[in-house]
Amino acid sequence: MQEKYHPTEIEKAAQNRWESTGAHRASEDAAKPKYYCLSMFPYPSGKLHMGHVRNYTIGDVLSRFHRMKGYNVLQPMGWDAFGLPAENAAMQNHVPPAQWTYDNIAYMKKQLKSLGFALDWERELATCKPDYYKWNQWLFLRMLEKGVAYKKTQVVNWDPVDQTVLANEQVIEGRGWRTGALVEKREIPGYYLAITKYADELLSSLDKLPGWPERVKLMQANWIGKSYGVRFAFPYELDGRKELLWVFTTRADTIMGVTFCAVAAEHPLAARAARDNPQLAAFIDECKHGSVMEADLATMEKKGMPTGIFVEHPLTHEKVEVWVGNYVLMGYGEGAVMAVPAHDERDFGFAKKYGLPIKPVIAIEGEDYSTEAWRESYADKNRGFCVNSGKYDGLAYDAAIDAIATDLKAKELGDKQVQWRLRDWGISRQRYWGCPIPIIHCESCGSVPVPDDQLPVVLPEDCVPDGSGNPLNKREDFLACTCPKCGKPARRETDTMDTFVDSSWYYARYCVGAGTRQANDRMVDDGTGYWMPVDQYIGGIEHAILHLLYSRFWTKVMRDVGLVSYDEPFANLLTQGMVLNHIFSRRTDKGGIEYFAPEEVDLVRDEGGQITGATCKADGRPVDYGGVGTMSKSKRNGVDPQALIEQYGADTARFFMMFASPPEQTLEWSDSGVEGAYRFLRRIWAFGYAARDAIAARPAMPASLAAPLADVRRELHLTLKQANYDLAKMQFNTVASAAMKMLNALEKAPRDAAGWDAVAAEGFAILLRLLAPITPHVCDALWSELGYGDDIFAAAWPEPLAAALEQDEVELVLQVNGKLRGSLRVPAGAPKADIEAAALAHEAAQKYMEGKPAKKIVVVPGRLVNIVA
RNA sequence: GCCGGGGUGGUGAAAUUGGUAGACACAAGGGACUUAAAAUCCCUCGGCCGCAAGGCUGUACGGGUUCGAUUCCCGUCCCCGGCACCA
Repeated sequence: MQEKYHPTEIEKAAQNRWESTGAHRASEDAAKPKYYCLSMFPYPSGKLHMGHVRNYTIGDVLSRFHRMKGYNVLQPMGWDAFGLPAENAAMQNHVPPAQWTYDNIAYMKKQLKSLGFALDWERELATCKPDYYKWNQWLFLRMLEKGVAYKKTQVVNWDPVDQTVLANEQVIEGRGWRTGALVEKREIPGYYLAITKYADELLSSLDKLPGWPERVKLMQANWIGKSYGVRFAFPYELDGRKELLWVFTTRADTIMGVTFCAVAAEHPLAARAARDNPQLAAFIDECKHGSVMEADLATMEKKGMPTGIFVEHPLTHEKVEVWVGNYVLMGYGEGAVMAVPAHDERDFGFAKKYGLPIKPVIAIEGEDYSTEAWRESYADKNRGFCVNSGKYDGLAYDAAIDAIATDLKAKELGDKQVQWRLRDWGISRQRYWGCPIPIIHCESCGSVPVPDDQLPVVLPEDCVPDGSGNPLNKREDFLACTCPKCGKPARRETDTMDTFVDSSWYYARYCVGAGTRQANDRMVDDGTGYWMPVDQYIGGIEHAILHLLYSRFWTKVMRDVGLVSYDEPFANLLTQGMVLNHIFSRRTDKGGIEYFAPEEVDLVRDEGGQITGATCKADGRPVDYGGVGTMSKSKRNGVDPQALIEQYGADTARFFMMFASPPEQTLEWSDSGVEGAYRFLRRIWAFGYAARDAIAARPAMPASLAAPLADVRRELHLTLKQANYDLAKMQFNTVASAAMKMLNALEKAPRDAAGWDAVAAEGFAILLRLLAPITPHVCDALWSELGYGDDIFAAAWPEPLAAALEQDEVELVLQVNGKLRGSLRVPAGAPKADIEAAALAHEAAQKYMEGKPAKKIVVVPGRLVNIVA
């Protein structure tokens, strides 16, 4: 055994052995309970970042822990390989996205291996390979057949200078990131997946996911956004025709307070009104500027213009003017809203700005609504009742809506309706590096699906995008084809699929067929497959809505197509917090934005040590400090874990990651603390080395131990008990600190006391097994060096012994009026009356009671006594 | 703006979900060992008062419930994530 801890050597040796014995290859075994542990697969951006290290360490700790607990564990890995960054890199370096991606995969795979993760590499997949994305295309065709996939127009960000569609990420404050040009909205055709058909089930089956965090389920429920309301119409006459202006509202009880209507700029009524109103036409044009992002739309200044068209209130028959409002969205509901300024903040602001009438129609019992108090009354729909509303006066929310909906229905001008916030999933992307949509455009037959036997539609891998649209449009060899229907020359669709499609089903692809390699004659296995669903899914909280919702949707579609028999893909979910770091940026001359890595700047701090700004090391000019934010390639604030691994080894990196913060919390990166983790691992090695002879002798535990040693042993087992509790909660930071406490206890145990060798041997065996999932290499090496066994991961998980935990006396905290005043020792299991008597007799109790009698005595067994005087 | 989460020493955090606030570490300061450095070991470490024993105060801020609140309730401020074309 080596005297010093040499992480590089022992890690290399352990990894080589695991690889040569196939230690992490998983195969079906009916004798053991299965544990499919899956971490979200990475986008191959170049090198691993700290978020990956955190994510995969959590997954590996869980995998190794379950393996020691006797489970048959599968932990696979793959690559979410299509995406925008590859195209950006191509523009910068003139390298095809495919080559860039494959190079990155090779490098990152090496990094993952050097971290010692127990991954089954034989099942590796990459979504940019035709044998994977073929099945995207195949299921898309099934969806077309079922009417789940369909075509309609979509609104996109358009850069008028580059003449290209921009991703939301490429729009910075309403301008194109490369050109600085004001972004415009543009309508183009695209394919949609009807996720709204599954809205009800996606919402209700959240209740069947007890292993998901409440916050994620709540976010999904709010995103799906089921609301009950009333859809109704305002009749009007225009160009001699009778028409209806449909709107939807969740607050039909305020219908008598309507003082105007507002329609989206894209609404047909707006277009009609603009025909002979150049001012309005100009305003509608102005509304086309800006991005399509929800956050931008919600925070922009509310503007409007009257159309001069009046509609008739369906109940009062009053004339109501129609306005065009930039805050009304064509994609939501009807693209038109009723406006009740008295009881809606947005309508209120709009009415104030343009001098429109405000008519309060809801009041709260006992409150004066002659002032603007009625605005408050709106907030709590359960307290208000109708006023100023004719026959509806006095009705509360539910009764008012019932009565109003009934009256509207009688006039055939509306009814109650369930409304979803969820919108259908637009999957068309005008980008090259993605899965081709399997459609052929024929002049006579229109859009024709590619027949199954012509799949996959293979993406050429040698294109280099230049920023001016999709390079596939210049690839005649890709474009030219024949129509499957009529056989005439035709053109291929060049749009590719949203990369969320790729990641919506990869979890099921790792385990198609028996054995370790994927079968290629089918997309996924049916419900008789061994591994699905995933037992534990781990990934960033940033995926709480989109990726997880799309995956749930995709699973349900696969079920309805008859591919699988399970309803939900992920039984348990752990959402890890993000790893954050400082962000530095600077405006470019063109109005774009340029980011700087933390190592490229010098920090400027105030007296309190707070960061106020920074300067660029290269040119000495100031850069803007943008606070902390998620580590991302685009913001250039990632930290490369490679240096960490090379200097200290994988175990130190893993231990530090687990120790620094609980998995679900955000982690603000700092370089300090890593040294401490390394020091701890050195101390473990040193203890093992010093105790090697005692442990190798396999000493038997004496029948009884003297006090100091019995205390050490009790502390070890107590700490183990707590650590096992924390592990079940997946709170790994306190498991790591438990390991540190154990080492502290072992180090301070008196070596000359009888039985020390037995306590040391037992305690160290507990410590090594507890720590093995977190720092597998060093624990594996010590376990075999000290003769505990050949393979620590084949050893049983440690459990605390009742005999070691036994205690005669317990210490209770003594409080007087809730303030800590002392402590008392009582026999374990002492009756309450004895504890009360002992507390009252205590010197400190006498002093702070100041002669007053005890009004009440609270005894919390095993914890405290509180005397209320 | 809307939805979700968070705010505890100089720093990361802990507190068995209403019961000793700051475990375990990092950083800092002091000391031991050493020719020296590294490594290692020991001590101090929320704030205020005090030589000390000890006392008061303290979990973003303001209220409330309770014998007892970091934990529960109401309000305010700040930070992080998501907002449908980043993944």
